[in-house]
Amino acid sequence: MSGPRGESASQRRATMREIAEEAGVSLATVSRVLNQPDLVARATLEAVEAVIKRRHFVSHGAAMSMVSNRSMTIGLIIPTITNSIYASSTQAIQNVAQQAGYTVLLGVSDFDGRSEEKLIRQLLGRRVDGLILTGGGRSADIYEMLRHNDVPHVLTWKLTDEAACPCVSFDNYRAGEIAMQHLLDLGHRRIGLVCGRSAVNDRARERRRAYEDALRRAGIAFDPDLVFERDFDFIEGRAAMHHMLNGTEPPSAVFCANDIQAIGALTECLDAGLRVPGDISIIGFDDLPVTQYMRPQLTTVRVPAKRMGHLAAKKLLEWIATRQAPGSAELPVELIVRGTTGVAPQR
Amino acid sequence: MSGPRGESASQRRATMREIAEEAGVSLATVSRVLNQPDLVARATLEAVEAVIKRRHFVSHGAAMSMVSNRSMTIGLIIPTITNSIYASSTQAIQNVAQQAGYTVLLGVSDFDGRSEEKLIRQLLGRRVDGLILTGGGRSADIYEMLRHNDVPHVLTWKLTDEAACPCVSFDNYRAGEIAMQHLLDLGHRRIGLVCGRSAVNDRARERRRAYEDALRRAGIAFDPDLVFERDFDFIEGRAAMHHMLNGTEPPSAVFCANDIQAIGALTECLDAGLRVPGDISIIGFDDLPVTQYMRPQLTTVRVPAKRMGHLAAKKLLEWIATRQAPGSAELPVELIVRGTTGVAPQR
DNA sequence: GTGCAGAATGAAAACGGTTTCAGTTGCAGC
DNA sequence: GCTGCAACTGAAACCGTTTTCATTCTGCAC
Repeated sequence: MSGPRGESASQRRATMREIAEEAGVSLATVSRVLNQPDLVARATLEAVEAVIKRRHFVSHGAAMSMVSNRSMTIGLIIPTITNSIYASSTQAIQNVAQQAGYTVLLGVSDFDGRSEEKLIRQLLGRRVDGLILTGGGRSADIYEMLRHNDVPHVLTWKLTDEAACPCVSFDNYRAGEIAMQHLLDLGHRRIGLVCGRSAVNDRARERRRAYEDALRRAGIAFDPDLVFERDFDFIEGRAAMHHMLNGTEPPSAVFCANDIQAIGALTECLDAGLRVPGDISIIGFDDLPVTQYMRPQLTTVRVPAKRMGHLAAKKLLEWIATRQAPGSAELPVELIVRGTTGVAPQR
Repeated sequence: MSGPRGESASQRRATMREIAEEAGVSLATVSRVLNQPDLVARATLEAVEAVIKRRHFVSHGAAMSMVSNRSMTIGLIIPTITNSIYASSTQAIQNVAQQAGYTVLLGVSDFDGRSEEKLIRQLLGRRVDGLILTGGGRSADIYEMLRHNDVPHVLTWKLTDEAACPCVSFDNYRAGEIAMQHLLDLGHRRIGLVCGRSAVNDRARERRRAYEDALRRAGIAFDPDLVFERDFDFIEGRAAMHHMLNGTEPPSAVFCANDIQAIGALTECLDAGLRVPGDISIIGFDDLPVTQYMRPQLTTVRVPAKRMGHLAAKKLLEWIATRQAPGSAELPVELIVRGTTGVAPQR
């Protein structure tokens, strides 16, 4: 239908020059109609606009960004969209960007460093005006490349000095501490950990560190049999809990460093006939909406994903506008005590 | 630090011309090094590559796309990311695109037609090589604009003739029928409906139509008191169910046209002390992962979100490559019977 | 020594806009 | 009638690549 048949030229994608000719004006005038209509005489304006409308003209972003040296796009790289916690921050970023006339270029790294680097390179090639990255743990080369290319960039989900760039995040370590403190306060001494793979995910690493330090401070020996690094999956959390329950000395509480795994763990306990929190306590991390759908509802640490995305985008746009890197921001987390944590059972 | 201080020119974002000068070759040679290295003498190649590396040169996508007339980007417009069902299809689209060297430009319309139109215009301006749209129900103008601008586009989540473009979707009406048939087969005669707002969401509209038609065919009178059009929210599903349960004649089954609302409805029933499915049956729609976390697990209609995204992206790339619009594809849905539907109770 | 193929390279013309700078009007004021 | 100014418009340079076409250089066959 719309193939490259010999449709009359006036039917194909129009260029500004064509609009100009058709309206009997110069290129410059068309540009002014688009960008500074006040400078154009009423009659000319209307004539040109009519042609623009008739030809469904849309001006060429690439050409514009060549001359203006701004692409009006920002890049966003996240590890995955399907974990709804990243969806939250992404949506917030998207909103802010859209509001300001920026379009978001989305990259999904799938927790793979190589893939992320490739994406960053690709986005630099698209000449994004700025970049929002998720988490830390990348090589110095990357930051150097960003600096050399003079691309404003903001880190989310991680507070770090590894890059000399603004971070917008909560403190993963502190958040882990809060979760652990809650369990310790309830008298738990044998506590398991389920978290992401610390080798590829530095948020998981920090939360694990908080777990280990909390145990140490409480004078509790670290038991590797109670630690499970798994993918962010319901089924993985469930399997981890299964292992623990069938171990020689099951825990009385488990810290799951994300809600999905926590729900898997919770489900396993319930299906195994355990009372939660009577027999075993579980605390999650993120505060996904789904935590409230469960029975009992999941105790968790609320992460300010939306606020984080919002603020990160704001800071990025500020940097772009002022050409002055803004400072970092630490957002608070909040312990949300619901129904899956309780006093440690008497042995 | 990296502000506009008088850093030596060799420290700032490099252009190809600069690379050429610094390596003592011409612009054309640098371009060849990048794109057709076989045509360049070994020594030259290495010299140029060294400079490229040292200067962290990344070539300017906008300039490239100007001359090649392809941006290597595709646009994707979805109503929301936070509903994980759209996250699924988005992730699949993203994967396919990334694989093929395309970057995804993301637009979120928030179920708002105006906003969507603005986004489409914006994406056309960015000269996306193709566009993936969600659902139907937009004005003919938009399709005309797309045709005029000669931009390949694929529709997802909806089978329709409204646009003369390929659709990749399941049949929302048919899927609604399947859900209703399941309830009718179980002997339910008083059936409620909770769905999205049909005024702004034509998927919701079709599912509602399926509901009404199924009732009609079964000889059951339509009762507007049993129909609730609400936002896609746990709390909305819950509120709707609350209304129904406190109505004069509560239903024995409810068709929720999405899982989130279904889970809200389910929660309300359980909290009200009803047995599910003993006292009331609930069927959802989408088959989100979360449906399996619930107790009882949610009966639902499984939607092929991932496959849909994958196939839509494939078809779009095919269209872009061959300049020949591919055909539509209808994907099957599947009834997933779990624990929230059962035989209608004796009155 | 000459001719010639082939490899390597460079000069310059696009691509589609924005912007600067220089006209060209029309008209008020003298 | 002339000047000056404001309002409007146009010509041309420029942004950073790719690509075509021409040129230079080498080595080899005759």
